[in-house]
Amino acid sequence: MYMPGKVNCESCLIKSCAAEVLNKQELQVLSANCAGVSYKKNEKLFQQGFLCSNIVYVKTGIVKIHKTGPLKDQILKIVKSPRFIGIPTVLGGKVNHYSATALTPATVCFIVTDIFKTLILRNGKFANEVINSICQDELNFYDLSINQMQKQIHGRLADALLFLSDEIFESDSFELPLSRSDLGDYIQATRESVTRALSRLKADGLIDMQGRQINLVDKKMLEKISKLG
DNA sequence: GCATTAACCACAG
DNA sequence: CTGTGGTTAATGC
Repeated sequence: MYMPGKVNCESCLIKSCAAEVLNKQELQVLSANCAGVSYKKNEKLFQQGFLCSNIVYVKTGIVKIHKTGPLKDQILKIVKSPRFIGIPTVLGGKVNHYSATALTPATVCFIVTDIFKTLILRNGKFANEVINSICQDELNFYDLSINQMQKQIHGRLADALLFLSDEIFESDSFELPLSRSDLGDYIQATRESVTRALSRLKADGLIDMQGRQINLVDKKMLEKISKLG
Protein backbone atom coordinates (compact mmCIF):
# COMPACT_ATOMS: atom_id res chain seq x y z
CA MET A 1 0.00 0.00 0.00
CA TYR A 2 2.96 2.29 0.32
CA MET A 3 4.00 4.47 -2.51
CA PRO A 4 3.70 8.00 -1.25
CA GLY A 5 4.55 10.42 -3.94
CA LYS A 6 4.71 14.10 -4.51
CA VAL A 7 1.77 15.56 -6.29
CA ASN A 8 1.15 18.67 -8.25
CA CYS A 9 -2.33 19.94 -7.55
CA GLU A 10 -2.08 22.68 -10.17
CA SER A 11 -1.78 20.28 -13.05
CA CYS A 12 -3.92 17.55 -11.52
CA LEU A 13 -6.52 16.40 -14.00
CA ILE A 14 -8.87 15.04 -11.40
CA LYS A 15 -9.18 18.09 -9.24
CA SER A 16 -12.13 18.23 -6.91
CA CYS A 17 -14.85 20.84 -7.39
CA ALA A 18 -13.44 22.46 -4.30
CA ALA A 19 -9.86 22.55 -5.54
CA GLU A 20 -11.18 23.99 -8.79
CA VAL A 21 -11.86 27.30 -7.08
CA LEU A 22 -8.46 27.66 -5.50
CA ASN A 23 -6.02 30.20 -6.90
CA LYS A 24 -2.51 29.46 -8.03
CA GLN A 25 -0.87 30.21 -4.74
CA GLU A 26 -3.39 28.16 -2.81
CA LEU A 27 -2.86 25.23 -5.12
CA GLN A 28 0.86 25.43 -4.50
CA VAL A 29 0.26 25.32 -0.76
CA LEU A 30 -2.01 22.33 -1.32
CA SER A 31 0.62 20.55 -3.41
CA ALA A 32 3.20 21.02 -0.72
CA ASN A 33 0.94 19.43 1.87
CA CYS A 34 -0.48 16.62 -0.12
CA ALA A 35 0.76 13.08 -0.71
CA GLY A 36 -0.43 10.65 -3.34
CA VAL A 37 -0.77 6.98 -2.40
CA SER A 38 -1.89 3.90 -4.32
CA TYR A 39 -3.88 1.08 -2.79
CA LYS A 40 -4.69 -2.41 -3.89
CA LYS A 41 -8.09 -3.97 -3.65
CA ASN A 42 -9.14 -4.63 -0.07
CA GLU A 43 -6.49 -2.41 1.49
CA LYS A 44 -7.61 -0.02 4.17
CA LEU A 45 -7.25 3.70 3.57
CA PHE A 46 -7.89 4.44 7.19
CA GLN A 47 -9.40 2.68 10.13
CA GLN A 48 -12.06 3.33 12.69
CA GLY A 49 -10.71 4.16 16.12
CA PHE A 50 -7.37 5.41 14.86
CA LEU A 51 -6.10 8.93 15.03
CA CYS A 52 -6.82 10.75 11.83
CA SER A 53 -4.19 13.11 10.62
CA ASN A 54 -5.21 13.77 7.06
CA ILE A 55 -8.16 14.43 4.90
CA VAL A 56 -8.55 11.93 2.08
CA TYR A 57 -9.33 12.65 -1.52
CA VAL A 58 -10.02 9.57 -3.61
CA LYS A 59 -8.75 10.22 -7.13
CA THR A 60 -9.48 6.89 -8.75
CA GLY A 61 -11.18 3.69 -7.69
CA ILE A 62 -14.16 2.65 -5.62
CA VAL A 63 -14.11 2.74 -1.86
CA LYS A 64 -16.40 1.47 0.86
CA ILE A 65 -17.05 3.42 4.04
CA HIS A 66 -17.81 1.01 6.84
CA LYS A 67 -18.09 0.88 10.58
CA THR A 68 -18.04 -1.87 13.15
CA GLY A 69 -21.08 -1.70 15.36
CA PRO A 70 -21.94 -3.58 18.54
CA LEU A 71 -22.51 -6.79 16.60
CA LYS A 72 -20.90 -6.65 13.21
CA ASP A 73 -19.42 -4.57 10.48
CA GLN A 74 -21.75 -2.50 8.38
CA ILE A 75 -21.13 -0.78 5.09
CA LEU A 76 -22.41 2.77 5.35
CA LYS A 77 -21.87 3.69 1.76
CA ILE A 78 -19.98 2.92 -1.37
CA VAL A 79 -18.34 5.84 -3.09
CA LYS A 80 -16.85 6.38 -6.46
CA SER A 81 -13.96 8.68 -7.20
CA PRO A 82 -13.33 11.51 -7.42
CA ARG A 83 -14.51 12.32 -3.97
CA PHE A 84 -13.43 13.57 -0.59
CA ILE A 85 -13.98 11.17 2.23
CA GLY A 86 -13.55 11.78 5.89
CA ILE A 87 -14.33 15.47 5.97
CA PRO A 88 -16.62 15.10 9.00
CA THR A 89 -13.85 13.37 10.91
CA VAL A 90 -11.34 16.07 10.16
CA LEU A 91 -13.66 18.88 11.08
CA GLY A 92 -15.39 17.19 13.93
CA GLY A 93 -12.85 15.15 15.80
CA LYS A 94 -9.49 13.53 15.93
CA VAL A 95 -10.35 9.86 15.75
CA ASN A 96 -11.89 8.10 12.77
CA HIS A 97 -15.46 7.13 13.44
CA TYR A 98 -15.39 4.74 10.55
CA SER A 99 -13.05 2.89 8.22
CA ALA A 100 -12.49 3.20 4.49
CA THR A 101 -11.38 0.27 2.35
CA ALA A 102 -10.55 0.08 -1.35
CA LEU A 103 -12.93 -2.15 -3.32
CA THR A 104 -10.88 -1.73 -6.46
CA PRO A 105 -7.33 -0.52 -6.89
CA ALA A 106 -7.40 3.10 -5.87
CA THR A 107 -5.26 6.20 -5.86
CA VAL A 108 -5.68 8.68 -3.10
CA CYS A 109 -4.36 12.05 -1.98
CA PHE A 110 -3.82 12.75 1.68
CA ILE A 111 -4.08 16.39 2.58
CA VAL A 112 -2.74 17.73 5.84
CA THR A 113 -5.69 18.62 8.04
CA ASP A 114 -4.48 22.04 9.08
CA ILE A 115 -3.97 23.09 5.50
CA PHE A 116 -7.48 21.98 4.65
CA LYS A 117 -8.86 24.00 7.53
CA THR A 118 -6.81 27.00 6.54
CA LEU A 119 -8.16 26.87 3.00
CA ILE A 120 -11.68 26.79 4.34
CA LEU A 121 -11.03 29.83 6.50
CA ARG A 122 -9.33 31.80 3.74
CA ASN A 123 -11.37 30.92 0.68
CA GLY A 124 -15.12 31.24 0.89
CA LYS A 125 -15.70 29.56 -2.45
CA PHE A 126 -13.66 26.58 -1.37
CA ALA A 127 -15.61 26.38 1.88
CA ASN A 128 -18.85 26.61 -0.04
CA GLU A 129 -17.90 23.65 -2.23
CA VAL A 130 -16.97 21.63 0.80
CA ILE A 131 -20.26 22.44 2.49
CA ASN A 132 -22.13 21.53 -0.67
CA SER A 133 -20.58 18.12 -0.77
CA ILE A 134 -21.29 17.51 2.91
CA CYS A 135 -24.92 18.52 2.40
CA GLN A 136 -25.27 16.24 -0.59
CA ASP A 137 -23.84 13.44 1.46
CA GLU A 138 -26.24 14.02 4.28
CA LEU A 139 -29.27 14.10 2.03
CA ASN A 140 -28.18 10.95 0.28
CA PHE A 141 -27.66 9.27 3.56
CA TYR A 142 -31.16 10.18 4.75
CA ASP A 143 -32.58 8.53 1.65
CA LEU A 144 -30.45 5.48 2.08
CA SER A 145 -31.41 5.16 5.74
CA ILE A 146 -35.11 5.47 5.23
CA ASN A 147 -35.06 2.99 2.37
CA GLN A 148 -33.13 0.46 4.38
CA MET A 149 -35.37 0.86 7.39
CA GLN A 150 -38.62 0.46 5.55
CA LYS A 151 -37.94 -1.99 2.79
CA GLN A 152 -37.52 -5.69 3.03
CA ILE A 153 -34.70 -7.63 1.56
CA HIS A 154 -35.81 -7.74 -2.07
CA GLY A 155 -36.33 -4.02 -2.11
CA ARG A 156 -33.00 -3.37 -0.46
CA LEU A 157 -31.18 -5.67 -2.85
CA ALA A 158 -32.85 -4.08 -5.86
CA ASP A 159 -31.80 -0.69 -4.49
CA ALA A 160 -28.23 -1.84 -4.16
CA LEU A 161 -28.08 -3.29 -7.66
CA LEU A 162 -29.62 -0.20 -9.20
CA PHE A 163 -27.28 2.02 -7.21
CA LEU A 164 -24.24 0.09 -8.37
CA SER A 165 -25.47 0.15 -11.93
CA ASP A 166 -26.57 3.79 -12.10
CA GLU A 167 -24.22 5.60 -9.76
CA ILE A 168 -21.07 3.54 -9.57
CA PHE A 169 -20.56 1.70 -12.84
CA GLU A 170 -22.95 3.58 -15.12
CA SER A 171 -23.63 0.32 -16.88
CA ASP A 172 -26.22 -2.42 -16.72
CA SER A 173 -23.54 -5.01 -16.52
CA PHE A 174 -20.72 -5.00 -14.02
CA GLU A 175 -18.63 -7.12 -11.72
CA LEU A 176 -19.68 -6.95 -8.09
CA PRO A 177 -16.81 -5.47 -6.11
CA LEU A 178 -18.28 -7.09 -2.99
CA SER A 179 -18.52 -10.62 -1.68
CA ARG A 180 -21.98 -11.93 -0.80
CA SER A 181 -21.15 -11.36 2.80
CA ASP A 182 -20.08 -7.76 2.13
CA LEU A 183 -23.24 -7.20 0.16
CA GLY A 184 -25.10 -8.44 3.20
CA ASP A 185 -23.27 -5.95 5.39
CA TYR A 186 -24.35 -3.29 2.94
CA ILE A 187 -28.06 -4.08 2.69
CA GLN A 188 -28.54 -5.37 6.23
CA ALA A 189 -28.93 -9.03 5.49
CA THR A 190 -27.05 -12.24 6.03
CA ARG A 191 -24.95 -13.71 3.23
CA GLU A 192 -27.43 -16.57 2.94
CA SER A 193 -30.31 -14.19 2.38
CA VAL A 194 -28.30 -12.33 -0.23
CA THR A 195 -27.53 -15.57 -2.05
CA ARG A 196 -31.15 -16.61 -2.02
CA ALA A 197 -32.46 -13.21 -3.08
CA LEU A 198 -29.97 -13.04 -5.95
CA SER A 199 -30.83 -16.57 -7.08
CA ARG A 200 -34.45 -15.61 -7.01
CA LEU A 201 -33.81 -12.60 -9.24
CA LYS A 202 -31.88 -14.80 -11.63
CA ALA A 203 -34.56 -17.47 -11.65
CA ASP A 204 -37.18 -14.83 -12.39
CA GLY A 205 -35.07 -13.55 -15.27
CA LEU A 206 -34.53 -10.06 -13.86
CA ILE A 207 -30.78 -10.41 -13.77
CA ASP A 208 -28.08 -12.53 -15.31
CA MET A 209 -25.43 -13.72 -12.95
CA GLN A 210 -22.29 -15.80 -13.03
CA GLY A 211 -20.34 -15.50 -9.84
CA ARG A 212 -19.82 -11.79 -9.34
CA GLN A 213 -20.66 -10.85 -12.88
CA ILE A 214 -24.03 -9.18 -12.84
CA ASN A 215 -26.16 -8.11 -15.75
CA LEU A 216 -29.36 -6.25 -15.08
CA VAL A 217 -31.80 -7.63 -17.60
CA ASP A 218 -35.11 -6.19 -16.50
CA LYS A 219 -34.35 -2.86 -14.92
CA LYS A 220 -37.95 -1.71 -15.04
CA MET A 221 -38.95 -4.63 -12.91
CA LEU A 222 -36.07 -4.03 -10.51
CA GLU A 223 -37.20 -0.45 -10.12
CA LYS A 224 -40.65 -1.71 -9.36
CA ILE A 225 -39.31 -4.02 -6.67
CA SER A 226 -37.27 -1.17 -5.30
CA LYS A 227 -40.36 1.03 -5.11
CA LEU A 228 -42.63 -1.56 -3.59
CA GLY A 229 -40.01 -2.56 -1.08
C1' DG B 1 -53.74 -22.22 13.13
C1' DC B 2 -51.16 -21.20 8.69
C1' DA B 3 -48.11 -18.60 5.66
C1' DT B 4 -44.34 -15.62 5.02
C1' DT B 5 -39.96 -13.59 6.04
C1' DA B 6 -35.40 -13.83 7.22
C1' DA B 7 -31.93 -15.18 10.61
C1' DC B 8 -29.15 -19.05 12.40
C1' DC B 9 -26.69 -23.40 11.85
C1' DA B 10 -24.37 -27.03 9.58
C1' DC B 11 -22.34 -29.12 5.89
C1' DA B 12 -20.38 -29.33 1.09
C1' DG B 13 -17.98 -27.73 -2.81
C1' DC C 1 -16.03 -17.68 -0.20
C1' DT C 2 -20.70 -19.70 -1.82
C1' DG C 3 -24.78 -22.42 -2.20
C1' DT C 4 -28.25 -25.30 -0.03
C1' DG C 5 -31.31 -27.24 3.19
C1' DG C 6 -33.43 -27.72 7.62
C1' DT C 7 -34.86 -25.23 11.66
C1' DT C 8 -36.78 -21.37 14.20
C1' DA C 9 -38.69 -16.98 15.85
C1' DA C 10 -41.52 -13.13 14.70
C1' DT C 11 -45.29 -11.18 12.31
C1' DG C 12 -49.60 -10.96 10.00
C1' DC C 13 -53.82 -12.82 8.22
